[in-house]
Amino acid sequence: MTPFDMGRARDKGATTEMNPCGACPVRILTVCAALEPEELRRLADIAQNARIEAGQTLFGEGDAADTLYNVTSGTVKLFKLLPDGRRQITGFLMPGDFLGLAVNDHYAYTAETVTTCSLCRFPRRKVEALLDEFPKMQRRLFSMASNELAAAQDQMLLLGRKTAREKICSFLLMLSQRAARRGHKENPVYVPMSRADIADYLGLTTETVSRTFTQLKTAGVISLQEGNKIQIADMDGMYDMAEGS
Amino acid sequence: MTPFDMGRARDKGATTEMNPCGACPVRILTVCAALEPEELRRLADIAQNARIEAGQTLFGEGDAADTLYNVTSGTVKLFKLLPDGRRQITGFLMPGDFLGLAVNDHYAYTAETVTTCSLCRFPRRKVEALLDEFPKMQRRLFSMASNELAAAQDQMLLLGRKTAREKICSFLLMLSQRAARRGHKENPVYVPMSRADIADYLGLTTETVSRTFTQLKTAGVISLQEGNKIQIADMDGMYDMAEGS
DNA sequence: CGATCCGTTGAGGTGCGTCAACGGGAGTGG
DNA sequence: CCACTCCCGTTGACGCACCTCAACGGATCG
Repeated sequence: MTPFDMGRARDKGATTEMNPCGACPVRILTVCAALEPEELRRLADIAQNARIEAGQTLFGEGDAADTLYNVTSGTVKLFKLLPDGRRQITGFLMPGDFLGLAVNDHYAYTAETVTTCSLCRFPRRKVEALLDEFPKMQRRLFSMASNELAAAQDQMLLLGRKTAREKICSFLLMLSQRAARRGHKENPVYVPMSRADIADYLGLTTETVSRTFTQLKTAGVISLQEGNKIQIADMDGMYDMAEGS
Repeated sequence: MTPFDMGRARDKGATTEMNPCGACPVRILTVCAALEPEELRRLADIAQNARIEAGQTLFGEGDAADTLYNVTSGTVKLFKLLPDGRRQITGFLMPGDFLGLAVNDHYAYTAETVTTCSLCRFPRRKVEALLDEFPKMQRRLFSMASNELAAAQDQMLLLGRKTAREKICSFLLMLSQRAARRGHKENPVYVPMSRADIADYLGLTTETVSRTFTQLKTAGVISLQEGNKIQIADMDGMYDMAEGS
């Protein structure tokens, strides 16, 4: 029995059985936003829900891309590897984000859970059939891909041209903004990922990440709280620091 | 009279006036591929052709995004700036590529011509209207955006984790592959952009780019030919070098 | 024929990587 | 309950890949 079968079984017993997507807390954030009840029902028909432990691989780079995912809780990381093991994390996904876009029917990156996650799983073929039926959904998906492309370009600027300090500040601000968009408070920022993950996301080493946090802490710009939370003392100053001005 | 008016006027005198897009040499590469003659005609109706000199700005970061472009000849660069002038080129666009994707109706980057270019220009509103009518076109656009996203992730791996030498080799191979896809020969590679542009694309300085080219030349891996062409001596070796193995 | 831009090369500096050590927390097993 | 191990984060010492600053030659252009 796979985790997905388990999710399926649990859904059937839930009160939201007839339309689980209608009760989805992150629906407004994602591709499922602005769908009609009828469309939502059709989507729910092909969705399977799963709960995945931290540190599990959803799929690997090069795998046949037959499934799309929607994150409903927890954090997922996407990364690519070089032959000698160097790793670049290309994104952290949070509730409302989707993953599974493919080139030539194969995933271009590996996806692993950072924390325990809840995910909606959609067979690619069935989603594509739905897209043909519901152009609104297609538009929404395209718009989300455009946003991701813009985020990717921001990340290129960060990786290619920012200093370690600017990278760390940009990273914290991104987490803060995304938390706010999901309806959480923007400060303090919850940072669920390890130093190693942060390093591989920002093109640094764990040592440099650690040292930079210490610097910022010493300078009074941030303070670490329990539960992997980071308090940003001066938001405006932080924005300046993220761009070197 | 804008460059675009000029392009419009010239089209009217051309033999392809009734369906210029039908005769487009790069159609097969771009969003216009696989459209029916009728759809192509509708697209041609809203297209304007323009010839732009090298070094011109098409639009700036933050401008209202009311136009989409398709490159039919020449090379365009996209970049973002930090307040102090540091620059990151996020992509080079060549015949068949499109640009103009926006977030919140504003361009997220500046677009400048690297060489003299021919461009097709489409008013965004009219394109969106067409997309609603022709789902095939919408699908095609989405698929192209997905490919760009995958390319962006490759570039993140390059910027975050590769050495200068690996970056240069990866860059040359990318140019080679894209030339091949457009039906040109893959070797030698035509490199139309300046050292400064290459540096800002790879997250390096012009000096490091220059020095690395010299190293590769001395090692016999590449040789510079006239007309901004670079001959790759050993393609397979080049692929290894691009990934550090 | 001066001015400007571009590419190259050299000398020297530095931000971040590498290597190493250490402490604390979590899990494990006796 | 206490060792023991493992993993993670932190800190220090040191090195190096790349940046900075500078000079110079060739090409282009008014």
